[in-house]
Amino acid sequence: MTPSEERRVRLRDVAERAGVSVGSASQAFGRPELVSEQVRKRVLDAASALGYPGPDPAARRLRLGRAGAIGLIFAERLGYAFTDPAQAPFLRGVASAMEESPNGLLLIPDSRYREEAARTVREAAVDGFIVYSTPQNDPRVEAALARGLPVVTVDQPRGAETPFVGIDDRAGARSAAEHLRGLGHQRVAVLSFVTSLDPHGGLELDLSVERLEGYREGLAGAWDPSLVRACRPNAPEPAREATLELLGEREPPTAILAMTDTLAVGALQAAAELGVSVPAELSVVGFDDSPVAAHTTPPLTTVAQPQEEKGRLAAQWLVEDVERGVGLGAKDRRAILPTELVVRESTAPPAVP
Amino acid sequence: MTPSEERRVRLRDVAERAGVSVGSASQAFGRPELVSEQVRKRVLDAASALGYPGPDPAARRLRLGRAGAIGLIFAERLGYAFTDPAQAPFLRGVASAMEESPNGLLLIPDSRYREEAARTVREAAVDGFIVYSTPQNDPRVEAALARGLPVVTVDQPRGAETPFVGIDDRAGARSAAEHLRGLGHQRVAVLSFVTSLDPHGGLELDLSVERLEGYREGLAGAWDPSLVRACRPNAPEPAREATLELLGEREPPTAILAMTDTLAVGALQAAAELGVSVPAELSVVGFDDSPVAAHTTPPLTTVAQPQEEKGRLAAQWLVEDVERGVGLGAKDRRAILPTELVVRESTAPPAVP
DNA sequence: TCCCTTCGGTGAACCGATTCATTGCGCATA
DNA sequence: TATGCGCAATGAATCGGTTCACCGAAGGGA
Repeated sequence: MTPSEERRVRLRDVAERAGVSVGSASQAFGRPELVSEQVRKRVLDAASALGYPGPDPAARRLRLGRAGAIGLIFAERLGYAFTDPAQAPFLRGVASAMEESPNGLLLIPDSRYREEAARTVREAAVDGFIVYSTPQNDPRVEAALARGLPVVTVDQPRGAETPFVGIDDRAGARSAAEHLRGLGHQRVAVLSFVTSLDPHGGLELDLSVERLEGYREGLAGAWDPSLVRACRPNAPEPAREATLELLGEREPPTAILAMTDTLAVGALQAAAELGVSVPAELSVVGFDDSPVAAHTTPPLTTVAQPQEEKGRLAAQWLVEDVERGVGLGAKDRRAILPTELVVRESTAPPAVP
Repeated sequence: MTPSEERRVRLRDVAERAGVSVGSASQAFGRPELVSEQVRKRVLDAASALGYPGPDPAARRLRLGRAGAIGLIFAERLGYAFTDPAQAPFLRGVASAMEESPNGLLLIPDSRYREEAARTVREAAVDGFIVYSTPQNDPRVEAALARGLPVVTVDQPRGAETPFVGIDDRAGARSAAEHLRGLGHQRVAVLSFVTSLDPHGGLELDLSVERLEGYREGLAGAWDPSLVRACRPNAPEPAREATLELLGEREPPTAILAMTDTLAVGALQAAAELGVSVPAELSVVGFDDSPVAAHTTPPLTTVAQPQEEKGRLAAQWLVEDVERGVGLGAKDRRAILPTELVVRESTAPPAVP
């Protein structure tokens, strides 16, 4: 049935068989109102007789100058994006905004090799990029910027080079720390990605520095740099190990501020293993209010951020910029979305000794 | 700095400024070993002087005949894919396989309008499609098949038109039903997408028919068609409502077979609301072993299927077919991956009255 | 009868690269 | 000095469409 042996069928072949010019054949597909009913039918018949799959997208895209897709650059390896439950809502937001437009969403895989990863970005057939929570100096980000296409950045300000969507990480973190202080905690450990507040520590995410700073401000007098632990990657296991260590010390902390819910989950695991009761003996606060936070044991007190809204807004802005043909995007757009402390059952006043 | 006013810079302009032919300029980027060191430098300098963003992907793709991406067609609206926790592992599998190849992953949004959705598929710049758990007669699937590109189907056999990756839904469902029978349950309700076993009921997923059939086989004498409820869409809420209704009847079921974990979650919610204790008064079995299954209250007995492996395999096969230039894919490839009943704490023998 | 529209179709230019057969040059060998 | 060889650079052909200025024929009005 399908002539799979034949060479690929071109519009030209269809036109020839229908006895019309390529121009008319093209119209028959793209702007039916411009050709007579008769010609249209002849072309369509010829097409189906030849098994013509319709205009080649690559060619039409070249001519039209639009790729019909936007690229999404992630912080992490692509597989990881679907592992961290906190990322799903963001993706959902992006996806739902995309459904309004005729564009596709191209997920750009990372690679072990920096140069390889940048090449993928350079060669991606897209009209713009969303850069999501990606560290400074990431070669993919540089490659994306170099393309001169509209870009919207999420969660990582990098100056004002591009439109930006994010939250006030510092204020969010501060509210978490103040909550613990308010409960009376004096020895509070911090699970972070970094231990230093040096803003130029290299490939860091600003948000980790910002959150750390927020914790420091919120803890004020209770801030103790020696209780800060770096956990990498952002997964339960490193947090579990760090917490085991913290709880094994002579004078263990009475509370833990985890920079993400994922880290908080690790902390809860460690506490459970050691038979340390949460929140009676140890309070734990996360960040993100990811879907798991409500279902941990006990349910997690955490800082909620509007992930889905971030995704939706970023996609919406980007699509607008693409349609308007803006190079690199209207630079003055910035959105700082609100965070909210969600108090569940993982926090309580410290045990009186 | 960046000459944003200027017209788009073409390779031709770079060549001109460097005083070489376009051919050489192209080589300078694509195959540096073919030009002299000198020419290469001149070209690269000219490029950066002009702010040339590198070869236009659309053009190079046209010439090369490869789009550099594969398309993923989902059962549901795109946003939904990131809502159902059972889909994340599948995506993770696909994504991790993609990291091995230099291809991108194009998520193709669905649309409210059938014709619109099919158009997106027809115009997508991809080298092949993965069709994931999509009903019969879906216009997007037909459009994908019509493109004549390699396709790998997941979870929905549709004859042997394409390579296929799936599980034995019927056997998995049967094992769940037999588990309940083994515990002694006689009145077992079923939460399904469909209530009829008619295989040609229209836009149905084969898997729902298969699972339903598996339940019937496994329940044998305990099968009662009047206890089958259709829940749509696949979300907790419809299942919750159906369960409230079932539990309100004069002789309520002692167990529920839910066709997905997502439906099972709704059933658990309903039971909790009514103060019906699980598993003492009601047993619940899910399907998928999605990430939430281990964290429900109580943890859910369910049928585990290798979602991640399915994703990885589908992507791997597709990429192979694309590289080999196979039309529609090597038709003889089929993988039926194993399922496994995971018994947790949501099932127990029925209460003796 | 003649001119002016209108309608539909034509075909060449163009989108922006890659490729490859051909050409030209310089150097070494006879 | 003539011959041969190899390396680089050239430029035209090509990928597969879309668009638009132009043209011929048919129909209407004076």
